[in-house]
Amino acid sequence: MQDKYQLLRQHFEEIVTLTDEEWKIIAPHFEHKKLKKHQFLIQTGQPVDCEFWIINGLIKSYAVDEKGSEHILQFAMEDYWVSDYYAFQHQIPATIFVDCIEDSEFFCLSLESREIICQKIPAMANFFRIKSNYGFIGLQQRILSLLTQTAEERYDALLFKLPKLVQRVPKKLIAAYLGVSRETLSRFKG
Amino acid sequence: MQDKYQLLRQHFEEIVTLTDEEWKIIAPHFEHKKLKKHQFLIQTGQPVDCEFWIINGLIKSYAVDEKGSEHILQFAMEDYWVSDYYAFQHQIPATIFVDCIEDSEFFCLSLESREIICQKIPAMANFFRIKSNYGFIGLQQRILSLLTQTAEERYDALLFKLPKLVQRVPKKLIAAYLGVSRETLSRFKG
DNA sequence: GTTAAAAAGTGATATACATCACATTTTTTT
DNA sequence: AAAAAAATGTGATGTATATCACTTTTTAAC
Repeated sequence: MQDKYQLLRQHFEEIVTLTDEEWKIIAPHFEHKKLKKHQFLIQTGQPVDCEFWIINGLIKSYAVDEKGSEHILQFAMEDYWVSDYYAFQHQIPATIFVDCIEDSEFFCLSLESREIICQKIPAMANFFRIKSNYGFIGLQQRILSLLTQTAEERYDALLFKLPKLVQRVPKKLIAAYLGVSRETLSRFKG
Repeated sequence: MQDKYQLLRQHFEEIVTLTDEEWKIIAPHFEHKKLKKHQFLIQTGQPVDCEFWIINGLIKSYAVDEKGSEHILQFAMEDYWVSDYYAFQHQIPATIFVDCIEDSEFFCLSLESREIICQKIPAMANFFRIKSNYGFIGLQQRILSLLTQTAEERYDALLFKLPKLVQRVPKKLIAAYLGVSRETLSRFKG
């Protein structure tokens, strides 16, 4: 178990440096948890107590429309952060679902804990700032791909960027991420 | 002119508190500039020296595809931040354009300056962290709208959220932001 | 104030993609 | 290993939206 916390520290130290003193303050704010395939981290209408850092497994966040169709906001795998950030930040009930595509292990961090850590340890404010920046940039790229590319071009780009993910999950989930029907996606390529 | 810097300080102090000492360190990193309608802040292929905080006016960031069509990533008005963040963060040539829809006034901040400020003044690391978080959340909402809504629903939502913006800019730019042709957008509503 | 340019509206037609229905294959459960 | 469930493939058909071509209206430039 201690090794899992080691992984978390390493994740921070890829971007900032932490003293052992600082780590002693940080670590207790993180709670280690496991869930099995199909279990939920977040359900709509429920409070969003945490954001999550994935140790292993595969998780998806998604909205469900009136017709019951899923629209995937994010696939979160090893080393990714995930939550319903809108609800988490505003401390309101969730509007999206987050659940496990595979058995998964992760750390939980509450909003209160995050803010305490950022106030006490400037390096951590910088860590979250830089991470958030990269997240922002990633989402801008995705918006551009939705605006400028056809569904098939987006599929090709994803195949190129994350070939293993495309193998790892049912194609209907890939379709729900790309914004195309599973039938149409099934007709792409040779 | 000094009042413009006052506006900037107020913008920071909406989120964090700063001492006069700290402000003396921060302010000199910001350069005040003005540009007229149609002038560029960023052009593809050019280095991206700065991110920009808009004092007044109206600016757009956009990609141009092979066919020459514009796809708008962001409208930036008073109190907004804008740049080619992908290029800015990685310090590579711009892949999008940023130009003025109206005469505009803004402050410029280099990547180096931003990092210095964040290292020296923890409150500023927190400011940029929190801002970046909100930006991230906004982009997630936009991705969901692109995945779940029809073009007309997106138009209605924008009319509801930013009615003044829809009045203020040519509809073809609204279309380029929503991911719909100007002809189709022109056929919406009664 | 006149001229030029840009924006906006609209019909006709084309197309990317969705939806429906059902067969086939693969994976999971017991 | 058998049965059930989920995923995938594919034809037929429908639809939202794009594109093209042109006119009218509004805004900007001289």
